[in-house]
Parts: sequence; structure tokens; C-alpha cells
Amino acid sequence: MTTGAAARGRLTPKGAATRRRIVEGAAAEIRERGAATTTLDDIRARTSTSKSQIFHYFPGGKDELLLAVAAREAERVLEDQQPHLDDLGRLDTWQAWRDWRDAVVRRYERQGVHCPLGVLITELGRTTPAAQSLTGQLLAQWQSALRHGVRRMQDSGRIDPELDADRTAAALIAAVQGGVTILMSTGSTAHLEAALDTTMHLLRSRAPADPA
Amino acid sequence: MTTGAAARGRLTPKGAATRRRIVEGAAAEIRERGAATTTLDDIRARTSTSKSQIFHYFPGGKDELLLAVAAREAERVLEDQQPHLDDLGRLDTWQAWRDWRDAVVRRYERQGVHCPLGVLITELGRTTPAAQSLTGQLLAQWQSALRHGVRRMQDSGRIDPELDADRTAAALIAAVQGGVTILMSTGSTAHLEAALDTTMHLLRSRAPADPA
DNA sequence: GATAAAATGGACCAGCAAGTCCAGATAACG
DNA sequence: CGTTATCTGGACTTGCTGGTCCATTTTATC
Repeated sequence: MTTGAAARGRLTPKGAATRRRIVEGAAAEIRERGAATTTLDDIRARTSTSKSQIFHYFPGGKDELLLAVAAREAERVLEDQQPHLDDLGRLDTWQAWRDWRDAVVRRYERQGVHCPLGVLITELGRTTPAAQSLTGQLLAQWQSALRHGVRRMQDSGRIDPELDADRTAAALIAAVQGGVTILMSTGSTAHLEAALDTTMHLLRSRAPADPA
Repeated sequence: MTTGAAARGRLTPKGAATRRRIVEGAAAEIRERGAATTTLDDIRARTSTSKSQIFHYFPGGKDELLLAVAAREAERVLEDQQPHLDDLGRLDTWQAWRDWRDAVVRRYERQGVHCPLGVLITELGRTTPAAQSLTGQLLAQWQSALRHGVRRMQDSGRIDPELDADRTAAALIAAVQGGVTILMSTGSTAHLEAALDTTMHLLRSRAPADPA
């Protein structure tokens, strides 16, 4: 009895490439048209593969594929912000924060009404523990990066040291998430910008000193 | 040719009751299990009706029913906060704001991982203009109520009058929305509370004077 | 109480999308 | 090379779900 290459992780280079192609194609399709309306057949067509290939690389079927896509999108969320919240020495001036803010707004503006990750989470998220832990990890990493930024600003006296850095980071993430959710249903970045700007403005105005 | 009672709005008391039963039952079902997985048959079973009744009262089929459910849920969102953001003379002290905050947190805590409105919007929202305008209206009403509250606090010198009341209201809504979205996928109200508390705390700490 | 409109029950249909299967092509490896 | 495992194509099955249809019962109205 053969367990199957894909299941055991024994992929030839060609196989690995195909697998990647499927995930990327599925991600793109979902980004464009939402997960609810995307069928395996759409993905098959877009990636020039066959049904059997999809099930070959994702024996668990659609759920497993969607999970892989979600993981990929989670990666992307952080990747897109990476230059700004690189672990060492970023988010250490208000200008750096502003740049981060702009990057976030631009990223989601470009993405328009489609939040791939959000959609996936909403659609397969609450049910499966796997997806839940995926979101949890993303959130934790993101929050940790922001928390470090807040700490750095506190250390240099740019943010009130009395504030709880972790809760502040959590608030910022919620602001982004809420802004994006509203963007998804209204098409406008107004709330996203308002949420980020208001929070940052308040943070800054409460600063002990106020250098750049 | 008969146009049909439901379509023209000619409902007998019995008919109106049935229609209501269907909407409420559908809303409950969706709240419990999500919209994606809820089928007309589930709704039919839960409400002790038949297929023909659903289509009798909602000739437009599932979409029309979902829209009605969404409208109902939108109502509920405001209803649940109504006592706190009643148009005349609420949200005029920090205590009133705190009460509102608690009501919001409690409401979504109870609701747990299911944001019926969010789900519906995510699931039929972006596509149809009807749903989009529904969200728009809800958002506008909500934001207006909060804006009035902010204004009131500014008038009594409890919030910095320099702040843009509308953007502040928008930020608060985004905070709630984001907190709820995260609650939906993590099951924890931590982010919701952090977002609300942080924003309110910052608002308060920037106040010219600081009475109750 | 007769007549028309509305309300209800439930069998039935059609389409779609996930998932299966197997035959054949291609690559790995001794 | 030959054998074995991986990879690919695509027809086929199956189950579900939204939606239709019509016969029957109930309610409104005069």
C-alpha cells in the first residue's frame, strides 16, 4: 500500500511547483471573487490543472486547500508590512509610524473590497481549530511587532510610558481590522484612516516630549 | 393574473406572523451556525414551514430572505445600544460612555463567535447594492449617534474641542468592528476591550478639564 | 355561505460543485 | 533500462440545495 507522495511530503520538484501554482492561483481567484463563489473548477481552470491534481496535493479536499491559502495570505499580511516593522530598530520615530500607517492603508486600498484572509477566516475560520490557530498566530506575531514599536517609543520618551504597550498594540490591530472590515463593505478607506490617525494622534499628543 | 399577496404587501395577520417567524428563525439559525452553512431547509425545519411558504413570502428567494435577515440584524445592533445613545442627552458624561462601552462588550460577548451582521455582509454584502446600502445606513446612523456624543463632551469641556468629532466617531466604530471581528475568530474580547478602552482613555486624558 | 384571495404542504426538478476512479504519461533510481 | 513511484487528464458519480408546481386548506369579504 502506498500512502501517496503529497500526503507524505515526498514531492518531486515538478510536483512542488504544481502545488505552489495551485495555492497561488486559488489565492488570486479568491482575492478577486471571494471564497464563497470560488469553486474547485475555477481554480482548476485558472491554474491549468485537473481535478485529480488538486486532490493529489490536497487529499483533504477543499478545506485543506483553503487552509493552505489562508496560511499563505497570513504570511503575506506580515510580509507586506515587514519593511516597516522589522524586528530590530523600526517603528522608532513618528515618521516610521507614519510610513507604516501609509503602507497599511495603501495595501488595503489596493486590495479594495477583498480581504482574502478575513474572508477565509469568516468562511472556514470559526469552525476548524486549524484555521483558528492560524489566525491566533498571525495576530500574536503582528501584535508583538507593534508592541515592540510602542516600547521603543516609550523608551525614547515619545509615548507616555504609563501606557500598557501590549494593550495599545492590540488597540491598533483592532483599529486596522475594523477599518478593513468597513472598507470591505463600503469601499472607502475613510474609517481605516480615521481609526489609525485618531489613535496615533492621541498617542502622540499625550507624549511627554514630542520630537520627530 | 394574480400578483401574489406577499409581493404586494397584502398580508393577513396570520401571514404576517409567519413571515416574521421565518425571518426570526433564519436569523437565529444563522447566528448559531453561520450563513454559509445554513440552508433553506434548515430554516424550513426550524420554523415549521414549507418551501412554498418561504418563496411565498420571499419571491426573490434566498437572497431576499437573507437581506431581510440582514435588515433585522442591523436594527438589532442599534436597538441594543439604544438606551445608551438615545438621541437626546446621552453620552454626555464619562460614566455614560463607560456604560455604553460595557453594553457593547457584553452584547458581543454574549453573541460569542457569531456576528450575524458581519457574516451576512461578508457573504452577500459586497456583491449586492441593496446590502451595501443597508450597511451604509447602519454605519451612518451609528456614527451620527456617537458623533453627537463626542460633540456633547466637547461642549462641556470633557473632550478636546480641537478634535474632529466625526472622525473620532468613525475611529470608535472601527474599533468596535475590529474588536468584534477578532472576537469572532479568537473567541476573546481582549482586543475589543483594548480598542475601546485605549481610545476612550486617550480621549479622556487629553481633556481640557476632567470632571466625571 | 359563496366566492375570491391568501396560506400551506410537499413532491418534484435541475444544476452545480465536491469528490472518486482509473488509465496513461512522466520522472526517479538502481 | 526496467521498475516503481509520482504526476496528470478527464469522465463519472453522488449528494445537496435552491427553486418550481400544483393541489388543498384556511381566511377575508360581501
